[in-house]
Amino acid sequence: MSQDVFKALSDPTRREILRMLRKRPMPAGELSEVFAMTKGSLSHHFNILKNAGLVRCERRGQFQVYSLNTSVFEETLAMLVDLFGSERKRKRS
Amino acid sequence: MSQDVFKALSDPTRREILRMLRKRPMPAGELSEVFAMTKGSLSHHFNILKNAGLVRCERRGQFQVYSLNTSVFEETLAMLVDLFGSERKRKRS
DNA sequence: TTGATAGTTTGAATACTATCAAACTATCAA
DNA sequence: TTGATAGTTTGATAGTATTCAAACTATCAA
Repeated sequence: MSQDVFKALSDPTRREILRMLRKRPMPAGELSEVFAMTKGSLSHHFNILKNAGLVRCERRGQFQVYSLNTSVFEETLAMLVDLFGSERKRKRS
Repeated sequence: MSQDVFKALSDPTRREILRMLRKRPMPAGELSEVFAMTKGSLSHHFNILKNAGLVRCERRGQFQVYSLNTSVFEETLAMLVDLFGSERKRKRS
């Protein structure tokens, strides 16, 4: 539920969704206007992003408004750093 | 060839390979010892990491020695930052 | 209520990925 | 050469992802 972040980021559509949400929270419909894809397919992507903790979703009347969950951003950064070990704790042989 | 980084990072085996290479460059065989997987399967993962630019590979005698390509690390960080827009250039409406 | 709008969920088709076993290539050592 | 070791590539299979169309749920407005 939290380690699937890279999986969630591995799809171009989902990355573009994040880039759009970067500007401001948006309802599902507005997001789906810019993708050549059915609303059902987009909803599927929203779910994956939500399960990865990358976005949150809040109902406002008829609208489901999606927004970035920036706190997970830091965790994702930390995971990347862990993969590459950028803190240089390399012991010289 | 360079945007497939997230795809490459989306697999747990490949992330573990990166974590191991973090310590030091290693030949394919040594890496494949710690995975419950054939050498062929590992080789497949090496290819994906190589195509994403995350690792490099150099022959030393009979050995193919893999190592981290840390320069791509920075690019990957930049891509993450791009996705989340952490530079706060948010214009207050 | 009913109808319209906004979105999700389901079921099926298609495409992609991970894996294995087996065949293959490359280097070294005799 | 030949044999042994190290690794890659290939072909097949099983599992996973993406997508669509269609059915469904929820809210609003009359």
